[in-house]
Amino acid sequence: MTEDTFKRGGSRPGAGRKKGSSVYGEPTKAVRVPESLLATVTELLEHKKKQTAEEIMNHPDVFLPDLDGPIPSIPFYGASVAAGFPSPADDFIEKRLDLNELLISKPASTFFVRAEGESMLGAGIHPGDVLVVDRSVNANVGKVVVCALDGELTVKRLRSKEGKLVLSPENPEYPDIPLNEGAEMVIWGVVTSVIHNV
Amino acid sequence: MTEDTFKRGGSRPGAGRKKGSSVYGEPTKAVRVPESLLATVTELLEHKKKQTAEEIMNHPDVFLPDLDGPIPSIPFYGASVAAGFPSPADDFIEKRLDLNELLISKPASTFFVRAEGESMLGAGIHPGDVLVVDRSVNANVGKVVVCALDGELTVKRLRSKEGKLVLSPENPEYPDIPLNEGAEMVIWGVVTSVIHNV
DNA sequence: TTTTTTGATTTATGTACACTAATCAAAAGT
DNA sequence: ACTTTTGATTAGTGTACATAAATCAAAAAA
Repeated sequence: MTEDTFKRGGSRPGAGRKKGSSVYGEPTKAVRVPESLLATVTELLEHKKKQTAEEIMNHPDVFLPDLDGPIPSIPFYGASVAAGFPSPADDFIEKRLDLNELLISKPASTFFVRAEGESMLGAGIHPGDVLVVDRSVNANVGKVVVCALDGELTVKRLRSKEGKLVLSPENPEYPDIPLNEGAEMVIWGVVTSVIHNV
Repeated sequence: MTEDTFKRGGSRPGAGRKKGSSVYGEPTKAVRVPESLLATVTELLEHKKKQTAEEIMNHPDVFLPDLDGPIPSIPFYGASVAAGFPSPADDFIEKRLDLNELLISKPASTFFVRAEGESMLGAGIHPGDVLVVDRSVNANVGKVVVCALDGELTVKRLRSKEGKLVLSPENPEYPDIPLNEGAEMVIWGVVTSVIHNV
């Protein structure tokens, strides 16, 4: 072997550690973080690592899409609020959450109602809340329904007591409303979500 | 003047830049952050800076104007409207509400958190609910805030008790959390809406 | 042949360090 | 006496760099 054929010197394209082989699968940058935010940022990074790992596991052959697009992203922290971040199931998702998409599965049959009164506090429905109502969902027993009772809109839970259907408030201070034969009762739809302004 | 009395050499306690004179008022640490999280982390840092500045400027008694504006007129059915009980179908099809618009006034400073635990039932926050959080809203006393306390995310109402700030749960079964000097508390934002699945 | 070892090369990563900012007090200036 | 300048000292901050990790292919070993 001569010096001429010795192939080790100089540049050798293709060799070396691959780009994107970091734990995050992308370049990093050194940032100074105050100590009080260190835990928070670290958790964020840990979750990103896990997320990256899962993405690689789930799609070994697929290239990651270029996320540097113009799509405005609203961070969604699915972590447990009471206990911190550690739950692995609730991962930090970094994508746009479309509230319309989240709350309205069937636009054609969905409408909104503003709630009044305190009869449904137990179901998390406070006065002034906006209710998302789906007319296409079957109003079975147990569902929270919006119904017009003798011309008045009410929100109650549909229950069966002693073999009879009743509109049951979720507040002990309010009485059940029996559904008599004669009463004009029309169920408008089933409440699927409640939007509560703090 | 002799060499003996020359006072400039050697250690001189008390001289020099003060500890805690950083923008954050506390020591920092260099951390590597992946590019995709850079914006998020930077925002967090900017917010921390502002928070620090405000803490210095503001007295604990100062209340900033309540920015909770009224919800823009929404073509909903209120209970009173329902008395007329018209043909439901026509009216609300044309008036569709954009929930994103309704709930997100500032997309850049908004994020979501899924709530856990029952410490905030009184504020209408149930476990599993999605919280809409605005970072740009001032975290005044009385607001429901999402904050990282010693690295743990929590949702509590900010109250002033006996002149001291406390994180107050909205559930008598849970104790107040005093904000000690040593505690690492970072307010992530103010909860503006709660989305509750029935 | 196939496998293992080894040197070279390239990227990733934590942090040491050079530089900046802030502060104090002596010295000089007024 | 009072103010300004200046050198020394201490803490803050961005990033350059030394080291580590990953990868390839030649060379050696099996």
